[in-house]
Amino acid sequence: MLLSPKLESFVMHCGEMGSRWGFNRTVGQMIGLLIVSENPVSANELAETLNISRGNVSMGIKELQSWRLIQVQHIPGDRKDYYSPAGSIWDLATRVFEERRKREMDPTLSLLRSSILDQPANQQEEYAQEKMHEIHDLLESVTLWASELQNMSPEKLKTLMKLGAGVGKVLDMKDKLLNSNK
Amino acid sequence: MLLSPKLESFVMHCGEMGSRWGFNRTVGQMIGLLIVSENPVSANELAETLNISRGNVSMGIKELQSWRLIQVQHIPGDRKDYYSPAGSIWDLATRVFEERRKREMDPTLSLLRSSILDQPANQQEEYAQEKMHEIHDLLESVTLWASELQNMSPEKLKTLMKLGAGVGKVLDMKDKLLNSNK
DNA sequence: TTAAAGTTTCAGTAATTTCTGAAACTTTAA
DNA sequence: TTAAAGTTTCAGAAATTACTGAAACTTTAA
Repeated sequence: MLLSPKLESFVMHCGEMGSRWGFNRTVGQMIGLLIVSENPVSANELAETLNISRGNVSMGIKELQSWRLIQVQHIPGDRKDYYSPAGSIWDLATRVFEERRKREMDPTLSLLRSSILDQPANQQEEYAQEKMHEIHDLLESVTLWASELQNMSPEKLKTLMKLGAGVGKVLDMKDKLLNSNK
Repeated sequence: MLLSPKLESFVMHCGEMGSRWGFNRTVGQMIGLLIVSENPVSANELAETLNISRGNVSMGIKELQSWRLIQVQHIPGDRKDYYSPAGSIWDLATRVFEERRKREMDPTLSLLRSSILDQPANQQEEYAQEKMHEIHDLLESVTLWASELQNMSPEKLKTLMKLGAGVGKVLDMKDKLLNSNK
């Protein structure tokens, strides 16, 4: 598959950003390419287009599947696997967000949970324990919030985002209403 | 500085998670240690406690300063620099969040902005351009939303988080009010 | 002004992560 | 059942990133 310069620069950019987004260079390029491709792409095409080894593509596919970012498709009379993004851009963003939350917060949350269980043994631990508690509570709130947002309909979420800082005002409104009911 | 086993395991955990959070192992350990330390810590103490070289500590301090996660303190009659976290846990989390948003989204946003300016040159680019537009709009909304949330008082933000999926209901309420004003 | 204490820098080394290419394995059409 | 086409795996090579230790530099108390 031949890419126009503009597409190529987008795909390469995805490669460079890859590690910041949580994967490696070639995995970044792969998802970038799949997103801008109108038709599903086979593993061989990925390798040829990106100039990377077939083995590497295979690893990358596994990785993207573990992130739930791609889906396999079959073309009748063709036994190759063809890949395409698993859903809309919004869906992909949601998945990356969720998956990263799991990888970046859950392990710490569980360490802190068990660490907080027992009593601090001395002055040093007392202070530390306090801080750990704060981190724990923060992570827990964020986790809870994230999961609740995930369960909202995308439509509502988009409304909420558009509202921006306006939520502040809505919150005030709510308070007023509740108070006037007293 | 001698750490109790519990503190040590927390600090080492921060090291392991470091790369997921956006820095490297030793930088992770350093901020972990600073957070659980009641008193400011000197560069030498960091090196000794973590068993890493003095040079490495120096690099790490620079890195943490670029994230605005630590502050320097001086003790009268002592010319060493002492370091401590720059603010509460909440402040630190906010900074990491903001800094990562910058590093992970801004470069892509600016690439997409310029890429979208000119007309698609062919069928392939037409489809790709559409997708890039979707990504652009998503990133832009998130960026805007994030900056607005940052400007809300921490108190309000915490309320919002506690509200969780409840925001959905508040949004509905708002709609009803607006409609009844028509 | 000096020298001791403290700090920074950086070239080279070590550790880790990513990638290749070839071999093993699987599938299916004939 | 065979062999050609397609796919996966994995040991080692390459590239990247992190770290050390020593030397250069800076500060300040005497």
